[in-house]
Amino acid sequence: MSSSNTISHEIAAILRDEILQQRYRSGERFPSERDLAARFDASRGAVREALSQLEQLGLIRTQPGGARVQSVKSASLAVLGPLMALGDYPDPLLVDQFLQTFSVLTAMTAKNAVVAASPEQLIQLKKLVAELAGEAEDFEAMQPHWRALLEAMSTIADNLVVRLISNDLKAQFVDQMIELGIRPDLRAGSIDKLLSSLRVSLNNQDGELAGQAMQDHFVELREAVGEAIRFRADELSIRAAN
Amino acid sequence: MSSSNTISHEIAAILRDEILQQRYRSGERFPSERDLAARFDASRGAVREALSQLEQLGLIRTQPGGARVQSVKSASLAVLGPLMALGDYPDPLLVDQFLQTFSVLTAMTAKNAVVAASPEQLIQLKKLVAELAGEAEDFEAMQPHWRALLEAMSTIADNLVVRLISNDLKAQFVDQMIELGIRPDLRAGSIDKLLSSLRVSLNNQDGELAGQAMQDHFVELREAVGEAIRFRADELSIRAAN
DNA sequence: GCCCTATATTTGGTCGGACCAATTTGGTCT
DNA sequence: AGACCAAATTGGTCCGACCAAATATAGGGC
Repeated sequence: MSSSNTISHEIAAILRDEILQQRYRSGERFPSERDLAARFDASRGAVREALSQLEQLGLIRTQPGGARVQSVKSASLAVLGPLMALGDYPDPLLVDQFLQTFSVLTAMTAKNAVVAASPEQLIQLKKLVAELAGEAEDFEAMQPHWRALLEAMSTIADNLVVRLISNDLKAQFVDQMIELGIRPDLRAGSIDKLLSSLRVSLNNQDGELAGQAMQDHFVELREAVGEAIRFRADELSIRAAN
Repeated sequence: MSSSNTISHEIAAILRDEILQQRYRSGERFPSERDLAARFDASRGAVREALSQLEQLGLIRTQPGGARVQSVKSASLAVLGPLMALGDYPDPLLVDQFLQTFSVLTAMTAKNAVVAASPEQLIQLKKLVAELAGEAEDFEAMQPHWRALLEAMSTIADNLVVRLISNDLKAQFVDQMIELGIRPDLRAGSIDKLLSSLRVSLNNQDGELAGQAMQDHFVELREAVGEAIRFRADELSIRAAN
């Protein structure tokens, strides 16, 4: 039995989503442990474990007299994944904020990796860029290669802080988009431009160029993803009207 | 009784630090709940709650047969604060990584804030910059003003993702440095240069300039902090030798 | 000695009940 | 309306019990 199937995890996930959907006002007292145990037909021990998890996420603060709901704004980054997974499609503004933030971190990582790479690592990166180029026509098929390239850069740059951030950013974000039927339509040549710049940056070990190429790519990706979400939202509301 | 004084929180903090100090190898089985209950002279329920917290941090994975330790590299960003608080002074490399990461996020926030600010908000920011200028001679005294400026920019830029990251980055980092006796010695004129650029950026609503000013400032801050940590480390080892 | 299988033991998951400290609520008085 | 107090509620913790799943051990075969 995987630990994510325990009663306490299920309870925590349900309550987490209720908080993220703002069913409770910030500062409000949360239902009591005894009430939650009755609601979920579980023991108070399981409820307490679930509340421990929510507290670690910064979503509640437990104290005698009753837990209090905290503002989502003061929560841990780990709530971002579930926040974006709410509903049929994610909030476009939140997605854009995610992409913008991810882009500056990715640009920094690319820059540092290109500067720090050994000759062997440069060869490895070039190889990964070439593999990515081989799938550049198909957005979905190129994702594993894109992830491999980012992972290699992250390893070479070796910044633990960015690594920890990425863990919580759920860099499988794109997979989630694809599952939800959101497919960004990048302009022709956009990936080619990125790959071309990356190749030059690797040949010259030019970190600035690598970083700038990443940032430019994400500017386009942000637009494309925003359009795709709006398109998907329209699809879903038309379907709902029928 | 504040919730942070509960037995389960104390147990979780001790175990968290042991994991962060690599007392256990990644993948290794963690001590059993019954053993931990005996070790801490507590009930198994309290231990379970502590383990729930550690799992939420991504430090362990609980499953029947025994919890397994996870690599710190795959943990949640929320472990960064405790990681930097280990020992008499933090790892200089980790601090530098933190500052570098924080600087790109701060630059992005400053840029977005200056671009997005209403006329009233621009006036507010200018006022905060002026207040910061009034304390620029004293690194410690200027921290509340610095924080107020960053907070205002963060509010104006209104990027939830960066907000969540900052929550976990423990932006009280500087306070922690001061407590540990680490005092960065910024070059004369460094703050003046930053403030001057910020004023121009606000007058012209020039986001790029604001972002660049922040980045430049952090380049200097990184150097100064690194020196200060090395100085402090030397102090402590001389003291230990006596 | 190595591998496989069966069994025993250990471990996590959960339950219910008990008790105490801290907080909240409701009633009374001024 | 505000202050105060008692009662009720709530979190914090403990204990013992039981079951499912994983791990360790023993025995047999090659």
